[in-house]
Amino acid sequence: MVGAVTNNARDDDRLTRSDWIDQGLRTLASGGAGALKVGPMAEKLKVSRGSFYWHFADIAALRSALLQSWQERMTDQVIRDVAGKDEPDRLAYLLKRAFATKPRLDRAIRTWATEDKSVAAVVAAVDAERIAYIAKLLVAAGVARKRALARATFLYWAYLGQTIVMAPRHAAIPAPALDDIGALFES
Amino acid sequence: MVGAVTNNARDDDRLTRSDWIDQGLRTLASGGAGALKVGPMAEKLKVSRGSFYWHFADIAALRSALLQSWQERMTDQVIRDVAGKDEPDRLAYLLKRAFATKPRLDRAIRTWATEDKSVAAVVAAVDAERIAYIAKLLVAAGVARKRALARATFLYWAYLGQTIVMAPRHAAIPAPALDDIGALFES
DNA sequence: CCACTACCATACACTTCTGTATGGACAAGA
DNA sequence: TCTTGTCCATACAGAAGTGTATGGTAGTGG
Repeated sequence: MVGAVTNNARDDDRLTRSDWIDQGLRTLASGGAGALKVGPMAEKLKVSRGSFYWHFADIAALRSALLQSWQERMTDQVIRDVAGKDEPDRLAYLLKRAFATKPRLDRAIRTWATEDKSVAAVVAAVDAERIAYIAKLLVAAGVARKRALARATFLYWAYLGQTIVMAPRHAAIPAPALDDIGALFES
Repeated sequence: MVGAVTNNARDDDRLTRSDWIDQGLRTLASGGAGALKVGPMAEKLKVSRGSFYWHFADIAALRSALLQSWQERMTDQVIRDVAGKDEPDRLAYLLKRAFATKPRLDRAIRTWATEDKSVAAVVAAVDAERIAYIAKLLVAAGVARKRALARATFLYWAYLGQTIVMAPRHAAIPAPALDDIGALFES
């Protein structure tokens, strides 16, 4: 362990940069980008604002870190997950999985993107990658290549729409009905 | 005109309460709910903050007025519009119309709803009304009643999802492809 | 012409946030 | 034990936002 940073076995009261990022993501999910204030967050972590300014230069630095963290976990997580399934079941699995999560963080990030161009760029990149992947699944399921992209886009929109409406959970679609819809798109 | 309020022929420099609401909606669309500050808005309207506090008690009053204004214009506008069309074309018309608007304001309101419960209630009411209407159209087009609600929900989600992604207009679905998808849902 | 109302500007007190500067606590290594 | 690095508290200066109080201006009816 020569030259290794002594970072194991956290002392349990001192915080790390990652702790602040986690708190930032929670704050983002619950209160939106406008709630990313140093004071309130420090209060929740039961430290003073001095802690924040030790780990980050300013609030812009935290925002960047949050955005990057979200992108990394969104870019491949779902795709990797689905890749473990058998080919014929992938689309159905993707539908059921995607429409079962409660993505308050995603909602906050997309809202944030409407106010910040750099955020919008990251979100657009993630969207494009996911849509392309869904189109690939559709083609594998037998849909004509020309129709696949439009249908994939539509499916993805539905996923996004659900993430927004889901807050009042008033409108979940039951699993059998999702099968019905999934079958529609594979014709 | 006895007892009538002398409100015609605006003096062109003095503002009315409605002017402030319009500015509020613009601000909401461009900067989100967090940008609803009295100072910056007064600056854009080229008046002082004193003007605002004459027309409104406080910022909460403006927020209420904005929410009510949005609800009124959203609740029936689209439905009335579609009602003028012939029965068999309504769904196709609805799709093409809904997926052709650029709804920055809607996006901001829905984001706002994640941070404010009273806003969420209004948005949920609007959503429920619209979904019920779409389901009615589907039934009229021949879809079994049991499947209609789930499909309508799914269609509406897609509409919402598009309103979010649409900012970078990178992913519009061409009209013929929408016809293809619309046909899917009528089977 | 006078008074009255509608609308706005300005100034004030207050709160909340930001970022900096400085020093203290505490564990680990020499 | 003495020092060093890491992490945090506190105190400060300043910006920005809120709401109030008070006075000014310009039309309009009597």
